[in-house]
This record gives sequence, C-alpha cells and structure tokens, in this order.
Amino acid sequence: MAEKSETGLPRAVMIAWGMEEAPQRGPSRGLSHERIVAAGIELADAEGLGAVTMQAVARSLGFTTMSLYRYVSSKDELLLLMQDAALRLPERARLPEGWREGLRAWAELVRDAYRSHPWVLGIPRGQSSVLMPNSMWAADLGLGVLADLELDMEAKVGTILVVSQLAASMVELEEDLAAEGLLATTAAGSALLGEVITPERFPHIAGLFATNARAGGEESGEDLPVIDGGTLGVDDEFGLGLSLIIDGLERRVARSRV
Amino acid sequence: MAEKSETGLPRAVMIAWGMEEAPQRGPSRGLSHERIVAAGIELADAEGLGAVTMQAVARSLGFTTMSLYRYVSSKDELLLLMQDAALRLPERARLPEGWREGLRAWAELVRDAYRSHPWVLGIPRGQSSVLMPNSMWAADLGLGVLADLELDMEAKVGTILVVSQLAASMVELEEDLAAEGLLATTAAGSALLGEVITPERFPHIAGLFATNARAGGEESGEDLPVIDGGTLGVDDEFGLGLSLIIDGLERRVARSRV
DNA sequence: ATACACGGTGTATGCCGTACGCTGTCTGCG
DNA sequence: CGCAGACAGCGTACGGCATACACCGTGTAT
Repeated sequence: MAEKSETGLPRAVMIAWGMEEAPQRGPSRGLSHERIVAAGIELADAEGLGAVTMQAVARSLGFTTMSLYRYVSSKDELLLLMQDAALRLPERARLPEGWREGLRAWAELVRDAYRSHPWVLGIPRGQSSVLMPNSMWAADLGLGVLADLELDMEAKVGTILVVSQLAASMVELEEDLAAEGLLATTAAGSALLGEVITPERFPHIAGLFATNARAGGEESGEDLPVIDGGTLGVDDEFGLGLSLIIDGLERRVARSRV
Repeated sequence: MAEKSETGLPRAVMIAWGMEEAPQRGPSRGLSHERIVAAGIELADAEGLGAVTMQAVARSLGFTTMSLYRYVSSKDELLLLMQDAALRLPERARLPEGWREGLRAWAELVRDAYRSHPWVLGIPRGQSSVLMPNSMWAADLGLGVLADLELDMEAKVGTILVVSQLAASMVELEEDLAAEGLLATTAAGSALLGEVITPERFPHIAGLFATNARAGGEESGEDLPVIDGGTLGVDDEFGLGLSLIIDGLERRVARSRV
C-alpha cells in the first residue's frame, strides 16, 4: 500500500530520516520537507486535521498547490510526516530513577505529546509509523526506563506498546468528550434514555443513569449535563490504567525472579 | 458539533435506540435506517471504509444518492450508526464464572467484534458513541463480569474502558501490520536503517535491528522481511497487556480488602 | 556551450458530500 | 368524501478536494 522506493523503505520513512538525496541539477528549491510539514502542523493545530488540504498548506507557504508534489508524493505521505514530527519527545528527557516512576513519567510524556497535537490521532498510523524517527526515539526512551528490569525484551516492547496505546486512547477519549462539553445530555434527553436503559435490559449499567434521571424533573429548569461518563475523569482513567499495568508488571517480575 | 434534536440527544442516538417516530403522512417509505446501515456495513466489510460513499450505498440499494438523506442527515451520522451496529456483542453471551477468566473472555469478545469489522476503527468515535445501544450493552456485559468484585463503580468502569481500548488498539495495530506483510522491509532497507539507528543514538532499541541488519549482506539474495516488530505477535501483545491489567486489578482488590 | 533534470505553475478531470426544487403519493382533518 | 399539506424519491447543480499532465524557465554536469 505505502509506496516504497527502490530501497525497500516507504518514501515517508526515507524522508523523515533525512535519507532523501537532494537533486543535483535544476533550479534551487524554494521549499523543503521541513517547511511543508511545519506548515501542515501549524494548520492542524489551529483548525484541526480537516483544515489540512494541499491547497491550504500551499497557500500558507505562498506557493501553488501542485508545487507540494515536488516534495511529497501524496497527501497521505504528508500526513505521515506530520504525524511523526508532531510526536517528537524531548531529546534529553530527565526521567525518574525507579522503573515505576520512570514508566509513569514516560507515559505522561507520550500523553502530553498526543495532547498538544490531538489531530495526530485522526491519522491512520500505518506500518511505517513504527519505523519513523520519533516513534523510534519514544520507544527507545521507554525501553531505557525498563532496561534494568528482569524481563525479556519481548515483554518490554509489549509493555511500551500497551502503555503508549493507553495514552493515545485516553487522549482521544478526552478530546471526544470535550468536543461537546461532557456527554452533554439535557435532563429531557436523559429522561428519554432512562426509558430504554432499563434495569431489566442493562442490569449493571442502568444504575449510572437512574440516579440522575430521577432528579431531573420539569422543575430543575436548567439544561444540566446529566451524564458525565461515570463521574470518573479521563485523567483518572488514565492513572488507573497505568497503575494496573505497573502493578501487573511488578507482579510479573516478582514471579519470574522467584 | 453533533446535531441534537430538540430532545437534547444527538440524532444518531435517537435513531439507534429506535426513538425516531415514523412520519404519519405521505407515501410509504421504501427504505429504512436498518437497510441503509446494513448496506453500508456490507460495503465496508467488502472494500473498506473508503468504499462507503453515499453514492455507493444508495446504488447498492437500488436508490439514488439523495434518497438516503431522507433517513440520515449526513454521512457522519450514517457512519456513527454503522459503527454501533457493527459492534454488537452476542445478546446471550456465556462468560466464564470467575472474574479473571470472565474479563478475559469479555475482552476477547470485544476484540473479535473489532476484528470482524476493522474499519470501525477508522471512524472517529465521538462522544455520542458511548450513548449508543451496543456500546451500552458491551459496557453492561463487562460490568457484569466485575459485579462481584470488591471495587468501587468508578474503578470498574475505568477497567472496562481501558480493556476495550486495549482491544481496539491491538486490532488496529494488527491491521496496520498485516496491510503490507509485517513491517516488510527488505534487507537493503534494513541496512539503510541500520546506518541511522545506531547504538549511540538509540542505545536500547538498536539491538533489535543490528542482529538482522548484519546478516543481510548482498549474498542473501532474497528480499526477506527483516524486522517484524520485535518478534512478538500482536496476539501476544494483547495477551500480555490483558494479563498486566488483570494482575494489577487483582492486586488492587487484595490491597483494598486488607 | 549545451542538453536535460528539475522547480514551480496553470489547467483539467473525476469524485465527493450535499443544498435545493420538483413531482407524485398518501393521510388526517374538515 | 375531498382536499391541503406532509412527505418520498429524484435530478440537477455547486463547491471543494486530490491529483494527472503539459508547459516554461532555470541552473548544473558534461
């Protein structure tokens, strides 16, 4: 699917690693991959991924749409480059010593990266993503935290992967919920939901809705958001998931040490 | 962002719960939400999310494009409906008794749902997703597994959420990797990568590449895929993540019990 | 000096979602 | 019983998108 140059690597990977030999002949270039990618990121940060069109990127650089194609072979390729560039973790990150705190800090780092460029989550991360420089660096940083742990490499890689996926998922969820102020449901809507989410059909989850639905009569007047995802903030969900993983990891280490 | 009817609920939610009162006057309807959604799912299953266009869906039903808009107010709304419909878990799922095995089985159920309709992952799941019937049912089922656990509701909801996100992430990863046969990198490409992924710059991860890169000289002849994501299959990554979470959960319960 | 590789541009194509207005149909009200 | 009006399905049209292609001017390797 992703185009490969004759090197066997997707072109986006080549570009991101700076392995793209600059042409020798012809006029000097007025643009660069870096500038194009930066322009795309700026646009995405300001107005979302939907605002990133070839035309918009080119215009913001003062060039025509088609000029971009001298540097990037498709929009998808540009998006891949933007994705990697946006996920750059600090070069010299100071992480706490112990692996527990270290992993926690690393997770926070990854999460912050997603948080400051949430649109990244809207880009399908193909197989090439793993080969990109910043993705590589993030993985290396994470593995460094677990370096001294008595665990085989596979499990370490798996852990890093799971934690980073957790971070991504939570940021995505966070964005979704923020998009319209919580699960903004008015009292009227909540009452409607209460009619179908009955204890008979949903024995375990109905409770979460019933309490609030009952309170929202006609008199409350205001259109309060009634449901808020179980009153547990996304922040805490992230912390919980992370804690579970860390605890689980600790136990696994302890068991293997025997 | 998501349009709300005067009930305060997004229209997609209303439709999915069957709360959309059918019109009284006028000709009888030749279509239905169900048929449209089913047609969309069929298309997505067969040719991917990209093949789902209003025109294609309409054509597959023998109607014109614009007729769909009598049932669905936008393509996004249709995608939301497809997402929920595709994630239906079996109504009468028999899950193992113990919460550990039960949670594992539930996770497998969720994962299978994503697996049989991977395109669902390409649909941004907005805040309304949580209010959709099948999403609700999945959550209820999951909470049922944890019902007897001595844990506050918030933590249970959090667990369910984290596990389902894990399942989604792993299926997505799985799809990405399968898209082009592993991280299909030829020996030549791997050698190139070896030049930039040096032990100095990537002390912890370089090892994963070095071993293979060294082997791939000119003589090997074949263009073998050299890197495969750390030799750990996505299947195992999922199992690992799940184990970590379950172990972590067990510990949390034990600790709170004192 | 010159051939030609290459940068930037303008134009054109085809696909997309969807707004709008039309025609014909069915129903609840008078 | 009849009719106004709500509603189904359709055709047309528009604006936006990614991108193929032909063109011209530029600068370097020969």
